[in-house]
Amino acid sequence: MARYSPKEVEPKWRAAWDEAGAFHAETGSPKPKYYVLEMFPYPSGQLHVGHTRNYAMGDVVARFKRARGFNVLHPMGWDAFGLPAENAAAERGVDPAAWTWDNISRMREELKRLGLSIDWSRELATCDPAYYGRQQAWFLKLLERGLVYRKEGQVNWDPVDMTVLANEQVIDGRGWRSGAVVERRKLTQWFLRITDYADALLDGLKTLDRWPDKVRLMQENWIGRSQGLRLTFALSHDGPIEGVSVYTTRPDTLFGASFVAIAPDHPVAERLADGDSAVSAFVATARKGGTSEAEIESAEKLGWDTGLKVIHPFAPERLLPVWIANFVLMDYGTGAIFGCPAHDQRDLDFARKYDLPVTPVVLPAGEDATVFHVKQEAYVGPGRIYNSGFMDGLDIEAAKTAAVARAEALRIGEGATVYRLRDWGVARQRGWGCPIPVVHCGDCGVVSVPTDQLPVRIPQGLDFTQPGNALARHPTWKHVSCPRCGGPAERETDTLDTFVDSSWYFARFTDVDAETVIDKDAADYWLPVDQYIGGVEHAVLHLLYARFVTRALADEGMLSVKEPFAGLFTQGMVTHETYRRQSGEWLEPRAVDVRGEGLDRRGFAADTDEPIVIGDAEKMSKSKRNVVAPGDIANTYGVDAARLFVLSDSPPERDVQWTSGGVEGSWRLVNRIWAEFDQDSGDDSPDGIDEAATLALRRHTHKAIKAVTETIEGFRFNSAIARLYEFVAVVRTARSSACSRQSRHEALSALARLVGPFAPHLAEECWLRLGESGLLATAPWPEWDSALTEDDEQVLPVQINGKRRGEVLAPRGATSEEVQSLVFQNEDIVKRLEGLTIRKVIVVTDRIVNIVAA
RNA sequence: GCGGAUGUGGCGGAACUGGUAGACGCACUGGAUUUAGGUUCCAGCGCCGAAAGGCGUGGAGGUUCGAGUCCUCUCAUCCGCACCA
Repeated sequence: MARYSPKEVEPKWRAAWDEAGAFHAETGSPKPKYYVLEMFPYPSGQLHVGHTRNYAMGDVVARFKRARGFNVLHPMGWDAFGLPAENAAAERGVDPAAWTWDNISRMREELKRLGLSIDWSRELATCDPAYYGRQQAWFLKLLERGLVYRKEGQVNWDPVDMTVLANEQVIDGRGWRSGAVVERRKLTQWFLRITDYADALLDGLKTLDRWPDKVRLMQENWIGRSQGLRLTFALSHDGPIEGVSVYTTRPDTLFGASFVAIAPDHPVAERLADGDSAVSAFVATARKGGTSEAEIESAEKLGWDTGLKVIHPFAPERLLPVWIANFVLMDYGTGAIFGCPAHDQRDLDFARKYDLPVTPVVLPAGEDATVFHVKQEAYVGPGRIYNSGFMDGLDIEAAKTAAVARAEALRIGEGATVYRLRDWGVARQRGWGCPIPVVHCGDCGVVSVPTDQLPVRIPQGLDFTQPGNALARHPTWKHVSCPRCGGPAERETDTLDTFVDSSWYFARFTDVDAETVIDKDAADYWLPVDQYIGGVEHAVLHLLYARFVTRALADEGMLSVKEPFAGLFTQGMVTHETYRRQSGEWLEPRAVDVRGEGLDRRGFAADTDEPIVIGDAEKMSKSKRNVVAPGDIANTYGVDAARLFVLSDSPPERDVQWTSGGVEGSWRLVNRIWAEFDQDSGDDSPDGIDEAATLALRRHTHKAIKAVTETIEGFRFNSAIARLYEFVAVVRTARSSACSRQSRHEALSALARLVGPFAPHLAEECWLRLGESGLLATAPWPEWDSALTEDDEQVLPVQINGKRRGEVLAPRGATSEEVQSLVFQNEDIVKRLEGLTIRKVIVVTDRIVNIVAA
């Protein structure tokens, strides 16, 4: 018996699949379609184990569905624009395009080595003019429809990457890539009107029943729809302004108002600051923060009394002061609020600091209106409205309705829906990206590049050695004549956010060679993606943008689906322990020798034998050197063992910790499986067939088929692999009994096919050894016979007062009476019951018996 | 602060609608083969206990014949949002 040799076996089968075109997806096939997609990678040039896990999951699904008779589309592409290429260009003087394409070809080879069942004829790269040119085409369509606009506004500026970021890309006040503290700047920017789709995107979430609740919730919160009242407070006397418009979700507390506050960026504040150095000094202080860490931590409320007074809309005799306050945000609602300190904690903090009145208007049940007070904690619970004129006695909801109605009747406000979601700023000041295909003309303004002149290509020879936008610095590229008037004009030098590139690639995959942006027939056939797989880190960013663009393109008539991804699965990361010398230097796993277990587990440097600090398992990263290269693993154990391991140790949605022991376990499984095939299956025993053993083997086979099928369908790959371990053990044991030749063949044939999605090369080799014709990759999935998945007899545990005290062997489906008679014939149990009075006997068919006795 | 998730052996984790807790893997222990083995095979492995038995799914209550699973409270960890009016 030869040891299984992945080095020889694996390449052989990859070539065979290629040659047979086994993974070619035929658009329009009458078979039911199934589109499985993993989030496409950035071509960094190096595959890591995280990729291996992500793509192995998709491949399990793809291979399984193919075997189940589906016409499967499983494509691969490259999210190829982005800063790393510019950084490489700056550091090494290479051309970003050359660098990127080079990485792509390297990574393609590494990915192919994983044995993924991908239709490589559909490969695409976002940096290919054939792709981004079509992106420019639909961008212009959206521009025509008013979904793209330019606006001067406050933007998030990443001082390290020297570019603008969308709100979604600012995390804890820092750039999502660079980690640098983001600054606020005023710039003219390109926006996509995603807010037009806020309701649609929110409502659409309800239809995504195969998405994780967590992701839907995150998107829901991100969109942040709220219902309230927009209301204008009129100025009490003539002044520099007419009034202040505020937004509130608590119009029921209007009678508790004791001040109006506006944001430091509010036009009124800016007007007042203009020419008043004291005001402008305050505005500058208040505005400073919002992003810096210190500012976020100290939530100190700052205010400035403008001296202006506004009239309470429902009680004109009352005047409220207008303050400028740092806790009011310009970009939410109207940038102004009314303060009701009794029922809002922030307003209360502010009121206490500046000694403003606190008037409760919501009375909690059981409190006495004459003594109820709000001290340091605002009351935000339910209750009855009081101190509130026409709203007195109403509950909160009724009062809200009444307040809105009154405001509308007085023509000073109206019910309003407000969103947290802002429009998507898509322009980036970068050279290595999809150019925004417009021209600025002094006479005609912004002019679209005519369709027949697309794609607007990135020019050769950009200079990336200086920070900032290389495209803008190019000596000639931007100088063109206006497509409309022919006069001198300049190209737009901003490029599109790379999230635009990834917001429609799944549609392009349905026909990568389409002359149009998207081939409608192909898209209608394949979309939506049935199963999308990727990291949770894209829960809001990519997944929200892709949903938006899909709807926008659908409204443009390019697509029929409204939601791109019918099923979503968010997989966990691959982590590894971290190792550090006493000096603080990080060590690679291979440079560390780990001994002992539990609390005595210690690490030593392989070179000096000095003690090493073993840190927690963390996401693999270059900086901590806790990285294991998939290539190295494949060289040692083969890719099948690596695929098995990344899926076996943890449920797919959770992180998995890479351990060398773990892969070795998978490698043992590979060999154990092979050992079952690598021998003469032989003839039936001359002494006759053991019918009982044969039946037992067949039952195990059918149970295994059922269990593996159901666990794959439920995305419980770790459990599926556990069932494989068990089944191999059964098959091995059966070798020593006289099972029929036929039953052995049935078992092995099933085993090979069940292994197929996880360890496809091994499975093919087994299939060949079994003498089956054709590729296992295109063979049908085994079926199970439900008559064989359940035993005729089973052991029923017998409990006395809920504690297990024995067991009986009962036929399947035995009635309560039958089971009870067996139980009371059982000596052990009878002995246990001596001296006790039986109160009740519960028999759960085929499950358990519980005797209640005292 | 708001919202959400998760707590099970030395470790990763199983357990479908409440029904034998700890499948499967790792680590470990003993044995066999080989003895160059860090190979392979067999067995053991939640805790206490010699055993009988008892105790065990973060903690405290509760519902139930029966709870890892359901309910209430609580603690811890992780994630998302964060002065959102």
